Amino acid sequence: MSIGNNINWHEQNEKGDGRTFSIGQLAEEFGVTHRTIRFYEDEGLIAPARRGTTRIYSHGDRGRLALILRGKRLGFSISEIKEFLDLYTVDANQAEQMRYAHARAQERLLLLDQQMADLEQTRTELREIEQQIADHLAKTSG
Amino acid sequence: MSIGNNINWHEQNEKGDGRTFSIGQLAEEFGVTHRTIRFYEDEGLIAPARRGTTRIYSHGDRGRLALILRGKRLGFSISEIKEFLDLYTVDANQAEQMRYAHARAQERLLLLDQQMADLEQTRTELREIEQQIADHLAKTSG
DNA sequence: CTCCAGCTTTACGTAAACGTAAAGTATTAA
DNA sequence: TTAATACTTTACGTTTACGTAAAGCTGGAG
Repeated sequence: MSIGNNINWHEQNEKGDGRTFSIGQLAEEFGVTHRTIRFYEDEGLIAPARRGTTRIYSHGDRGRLALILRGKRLGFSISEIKEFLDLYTVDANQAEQMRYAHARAQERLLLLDQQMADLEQTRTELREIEQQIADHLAKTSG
Repeated sequence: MSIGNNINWHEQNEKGDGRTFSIGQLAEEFGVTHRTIRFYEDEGLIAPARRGTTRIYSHGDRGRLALILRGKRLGFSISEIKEFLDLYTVDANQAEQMRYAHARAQERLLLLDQQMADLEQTRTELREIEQQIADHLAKTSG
């Protein structure tokens, strides 16, 4: 009972049935700090369950965190990401709310198209620059 | 000589041959403040000529500002944009510098591809959400 | 029982990207 | 000459997104 078979609470949680995660597990998996994840909770972006005071993250929470971090990579602010996440969780409320959500979603799509165009142009230009550098290197050293 | 034909210095600059711009003109055109443009100058992103103390922006300067703002829309930091701009202005220096620039350009391209993938997935998901909302609205009110 | 690992809250600190107010200069209109 | 407009520098203020102690709780190992 005490030779290698015993695992502490955290490890148990880590192995277990794999339905929940600790803050440390998510922090390591996504390459952020505990502080960052708690900050997102303070800002209302995520709301994990608790066992006593300890935060317990579900697979859904993990998915939300992934969405938050993707939003960050795209340059969105916390409040923008919050709005965005709200779009993901529109559960058949009032029609009025849905119309609002629909309008916001369309706005977001327009912004994404703009960002997409920016990105494509940036990439094209960078490819050209890269090509020029490669040409120059070939010419100089060849 | 003073009835409608006279134009002040700024207007002259505005009409003129169109080769230069004032800070105000660029600020209005791009929807940013003077402060913002001066801040970019402080950070070494742009370096307009001077007539006395007044900043005179060339078409090249205007292009740089456009690139800076596009970088901002893509979520890049000032220092990242500075690196990026440096890639645009690689004038046949040493081969060593060019090899470095080439490596950095390739890193940047990888990041852009990542961002592109993020954007595409985001847009796809948002389109699905939008469709669901539209369906629900049609079903409810139809 | 002691210790450690991992969690918790509270709270002040900080870097980035400007905002904003103050006070002065330069050009043109009236 | 006075006023208006657009520019300038200097410098402190603000928001965002966390970083970083400090101090304490908790469950299992030794």
